[in-house]
Amino acid sequence: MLQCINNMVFKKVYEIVCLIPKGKVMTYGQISELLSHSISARAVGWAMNCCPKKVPWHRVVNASGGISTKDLTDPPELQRFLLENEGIRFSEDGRISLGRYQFNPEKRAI
DNA sequence: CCATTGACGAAGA
DNA sequence: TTCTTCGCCAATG
Repeated sequence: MLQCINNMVFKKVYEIVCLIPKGKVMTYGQISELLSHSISARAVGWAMNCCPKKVPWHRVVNASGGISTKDLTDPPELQRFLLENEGIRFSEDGRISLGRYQFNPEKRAI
């Protein structure tokens, strides 16, 4: 189950997520695109499902700026709490403004 | 090998 | 704007 951390592509995903600064977020699809679609957005989700503890998993949201966790390992409330704790504000519908918080790393950095 | 299930997302209706 | 449909792909039985 947790042998995914040995997968090279998954490692790349974790590498990228670790680059996201506090108070910023990235989407599953954005990460997929950064890796030239060598991994699908869905697979990125699976990668986050079994990511190393040190990875700031809570800074990854879906393309609509919403929380996508399904309470498998951590409840959605926790992710929201962690993000709000970093200064990110949620609107009434439980979503955030990607225009404000989305992080775009330079490809060279990967 | 085949079917199903998701921390996804773009395109239509 | 909300709801489907479909493609995506790793993991699981």
